[in-house]
Amino acid sequence: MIGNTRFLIATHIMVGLAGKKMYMDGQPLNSEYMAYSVNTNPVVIRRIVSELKRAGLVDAKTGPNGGAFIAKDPSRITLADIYNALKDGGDIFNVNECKANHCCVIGRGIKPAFTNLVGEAESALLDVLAKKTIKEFAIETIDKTLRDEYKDQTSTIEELVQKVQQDENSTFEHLEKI
Amino acid sequence: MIGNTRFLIATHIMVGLAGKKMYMDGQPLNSEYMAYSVNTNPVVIRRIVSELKRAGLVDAKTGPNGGAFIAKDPSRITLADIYNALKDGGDIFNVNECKANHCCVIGRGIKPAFTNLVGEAESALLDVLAKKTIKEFAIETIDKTLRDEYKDQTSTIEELVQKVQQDENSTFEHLEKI
DNA sequence: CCTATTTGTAACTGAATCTGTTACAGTAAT
DNA sequence: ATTACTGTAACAGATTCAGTTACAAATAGG
Repeated sequence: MIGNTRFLIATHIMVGLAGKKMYMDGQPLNSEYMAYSVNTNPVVIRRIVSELKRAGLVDAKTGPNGGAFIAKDPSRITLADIYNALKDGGDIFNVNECKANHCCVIGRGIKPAFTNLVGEAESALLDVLAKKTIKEFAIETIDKTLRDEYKDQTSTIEELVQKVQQDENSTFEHLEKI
Repeated sequence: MIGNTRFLIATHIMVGLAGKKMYMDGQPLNSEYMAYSVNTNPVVIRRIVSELKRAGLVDAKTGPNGGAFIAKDPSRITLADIYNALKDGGDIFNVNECKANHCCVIGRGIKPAFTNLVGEAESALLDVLAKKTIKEFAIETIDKTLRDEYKDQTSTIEELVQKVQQDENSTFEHLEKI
């Protein structure tokens, strides 16, 4: 992993779908809309959605008003689930391509020792990710941003979401929906 | 990071230099020799050594019998030091190239929230790496391998290193040194 | 049943990254 | 002086990544 932006995009998608369920109508979001938000091509979104789907985190409908929607309660999905859903999720450090020379003691010993270390490191990483649900993360992303922008700590988040939808509507006109 | 094998190679190099100091004469190892053990090109080694040097972990001498040697006590260098010494050490997940659309609430909120998360994840990772010194890691790599290979739990490690050097000598002949 | 909309996936492209390599100036030991 | 190294620039090939086009399959709604 790393270097690529797939985990970031997958998380972005999941925040969108979780937010849609938590604060709005829970209807599907199509790939064109999500691509607009992520600022990329719809196919990039569909590729990642397809992996999230395989992991059972989202579901999707074809046809008019189709799109992706979250398949579980947002409080029951953690960022570790998202990380693991991605094909290249494993292996923080590349130990697979270790081709150390077995004619040398260190060459023989380095791969098992390093593999062990990478295992510890990865499990520490997953512990962090597993502690954060996509519900919490969506709140950090959406709720916090809206309250900061509107300097409003008292309205319900549903009210603020409605407000921002109106404000943003013009920018989404070409998509003919919010 | 990730995808590349630089951290693995840097660790391999450091195990070699630590082992040379801990179990042998502490004399410099040249890049040709290390390249043989890592099974790559000497320039690849020199590039990484140069980064380790900048971080103060190793030092190097030019000229005959030159090469790199460890600059501190192996018990005072952790794997986190090695990780941080590498230019591309930071950023487990790519959040720099986040180009989410600011016309959308999530697009505005995702980057700070994700940056925060990456910070937590990275610090958990560094905690794991900081707990392991290169001395411990060299023992796991060299000591363990030799005792397994010779099924010998009683000799000193220096004795086993001498033994394996004799056994390996033939394979290093073309390098004219072990 | 027909049409419009949307997913899912294959195939291709250009850009970027990674690794290996050659080359050579600079430095130090003998 | 000569020989043996480092340090670094420059380049090439392989691989990966992101974006794009294209199209079959599925489905909603008239």
